[in-house]
Amino acid sequence: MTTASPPSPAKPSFKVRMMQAREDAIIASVNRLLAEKGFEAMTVDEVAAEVGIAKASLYKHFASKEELACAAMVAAMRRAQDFIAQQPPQASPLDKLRATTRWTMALKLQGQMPSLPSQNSSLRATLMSSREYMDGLMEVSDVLGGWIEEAQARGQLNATLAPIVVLYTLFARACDPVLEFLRMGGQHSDEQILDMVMSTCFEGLCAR
Amino acid sequence: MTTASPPSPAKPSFKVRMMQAREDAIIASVNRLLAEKGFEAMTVDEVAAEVGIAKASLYKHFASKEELACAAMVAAMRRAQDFIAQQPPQASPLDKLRATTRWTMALKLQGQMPSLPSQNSSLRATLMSSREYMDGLMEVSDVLGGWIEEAQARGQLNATLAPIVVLYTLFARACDPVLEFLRMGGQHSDEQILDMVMSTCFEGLCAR
DNA sequence: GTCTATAAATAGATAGAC
DNA sequence: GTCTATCTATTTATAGAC
Repeated sequence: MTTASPPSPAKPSFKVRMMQAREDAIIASVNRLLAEKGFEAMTVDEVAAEVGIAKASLYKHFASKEELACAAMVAAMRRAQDFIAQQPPQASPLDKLRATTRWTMALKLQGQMPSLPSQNSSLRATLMSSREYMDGLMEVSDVLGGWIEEAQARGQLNATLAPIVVLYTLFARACDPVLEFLRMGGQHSDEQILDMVMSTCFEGLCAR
Repeated sequence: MTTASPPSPAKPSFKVRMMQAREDAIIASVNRLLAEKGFEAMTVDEVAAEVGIAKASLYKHFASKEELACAAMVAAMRRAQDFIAQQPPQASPLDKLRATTRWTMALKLQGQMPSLPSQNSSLRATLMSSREYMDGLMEVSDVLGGWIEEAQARGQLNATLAPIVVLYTLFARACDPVLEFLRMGGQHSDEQILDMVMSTCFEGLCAR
């Protein structure tokens, strides 16, 4: 790495910033397509067309379709980490869990939540071998897991449930088909839909 | 339809029964593959290989990959209708809803619940234009919807929830990723998993 | 209806000029 | 890095003999 450029925290060159911006545009498109139709149904041609560049150019940025999707998943994970980190420390753990869950569902409703690959998708292996993705997933799990145990200790969450079950249940809200079903019905606003699904998730279906 | 065969409720000929048995085998394979990897990732070659017949023979039974998958979905819907019809009339509506929900989740855990296609899959259009599928879906919705309203009237289900939200929430249990996540963990038996997810679904995550 | 062989279309990925 | 053009493999679907 011996170049003529100035030492470490240097302003990125115009060229580098252009490339970064293009990669961001690519990832945004991939993110949207992943949310709309899933990894298998998404084609690299579509991505290239939507971004407005040649397919061969895409492959200069990402080595494969799996890497492409993985980059989008990593970016999504980072957004989740950012949101979680911004939660006010004085808020109750349950409030933080509720806010995070609602945020993921809002993303899903807006068609911006990339859907997880099914069991034996080729993407699964790539994700699991991605340091960035797995690290992000683990940090998110750790933080949410901590909030869950705290909320159980305070009697806010059902303490008879294994924390892992609560964690998975909240994760699953990010791909809950109920959201799109209700939106297709056209009877409710997005906010109403979020309120209703939040209620079924935390309060349950049975009367209280 | 003027043939030499005896009038209406006649015993199907050997040939007809053979063909029916083969179609059943095909549908069973499709059902399994649909559950395992979804419509997009499933290939017709796989189906033919698993059934043990030539691909061309498959196309004598079903006109397209979509028709193939649709037939499996219709069969699955029929099984659901059968299960629902067998519920004891004296049981409470909530018990019938719980039994049906648990049954669908057990199927999912066993890898026998074909996963719904994503929004703009080519399968979606075929399903929506299938009289048999839509009729089945409507009947199931009507019966469950009736149970839901009854359970709300009796104070067993939260009456402030729109019945359609409850219905969709129960439907969504058939493709709940929490089931496979927990199974992958290997910490719980299938029965325990069903108990836990049933609890989060009906009782919610918050303490009672 | 079942098979082998093949068509026709599409997808992921790459070559090579600029 | 971006492009056009192309390769290779896969996939849906069909032809035609039996």
